Amino acid sequence: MREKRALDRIDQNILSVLQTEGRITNQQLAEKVNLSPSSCLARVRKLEEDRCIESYHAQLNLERLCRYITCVAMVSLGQHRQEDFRTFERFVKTLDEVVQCDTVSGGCDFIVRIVCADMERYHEVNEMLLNSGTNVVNIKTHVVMSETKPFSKYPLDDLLQ
Amino acid sequence: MREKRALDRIDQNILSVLQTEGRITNQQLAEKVNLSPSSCLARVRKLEEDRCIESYHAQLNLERLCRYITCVAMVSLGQHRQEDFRTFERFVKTLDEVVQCDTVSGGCDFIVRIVCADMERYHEVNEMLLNSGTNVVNIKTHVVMSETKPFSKYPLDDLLQ
DNA sequence: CTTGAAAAATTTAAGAA
DNA sequence: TTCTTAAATTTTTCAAG
Repeated sequence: MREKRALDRIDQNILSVLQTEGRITNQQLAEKVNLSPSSCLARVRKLEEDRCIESYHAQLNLERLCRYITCVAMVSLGQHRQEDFRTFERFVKTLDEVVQCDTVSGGCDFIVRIVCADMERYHEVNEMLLNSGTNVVNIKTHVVMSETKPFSKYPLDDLLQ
Repeated sequence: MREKRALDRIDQNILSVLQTEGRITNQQLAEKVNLSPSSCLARVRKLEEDRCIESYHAQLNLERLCRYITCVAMVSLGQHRQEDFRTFERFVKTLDEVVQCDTVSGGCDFIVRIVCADMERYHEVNEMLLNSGTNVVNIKTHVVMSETKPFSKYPLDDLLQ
């Protein structure tokens, strides 16, 4: 297991704030965590440098932008050689409409999240997955009716002690 | 269906950049989309105001921070009255370790993503879901072995024409 | 580690095209 | 719409506690 970065309370607070307010100014952040702007910035830079903060992203509201559907596909491979996994993983990374993919244990091998224009397009993506060069034998599709709780942050307070 | 915001090429480019570089300076962004800083900022503010940009977030690298596991739970309700759905939806929103929940069609009713410290804790969360006040009759768990393709952006280029 | 002040860079508003 | 200019704000460095 990789060695973890030691975090004090202030670092935790900084990370918590940046998770939900990624574009907060350093001054406001410093105020929230009771630090001077300069030491606050130094900590943020260090967290970035140590790759505790991976990146920053704008969260778009697709509803406002275009028609789309989200599907979750449970994908099973016919064989479970390491090479079969690798090939599939490599393939999904090339598809922009596959927005997320996890390798999982349980009743299937991969859980694949797909965002595309409509059902017709989803069927095309499905075909592509079936013909990905790997031995995909089964895809069970769940259509997302409602994003009840969209991802917004990790439960830092629960995870760190 | 809600009316969509009209986007020209420049708006699309701005959104694409901000999806992957959420903390880019306005000057750099303006340069990338071939606009002056002031008109670029005006467009960004308008996209924010129109809620095309929902929010900004820091993407944390949990690996560097703590021990944790991610599980995906496929939850089925015993009955499908609207009230049963509502109750469950309300409940998962109160659990920080439930980082994402979708209401879906297919072999189950909800797909719930859970990030917690370890398996022991996962079992506790599972119990909580089973006793959520709703009629949860079945939970099938997939443990995430590897986040093959973490979510990073929507396929804007595919979705907008 | 921290603070606080100064310099550099960026954001933002206003006026003109 | 856009750009240019200039003022306000923020970031960033650095000497010192």
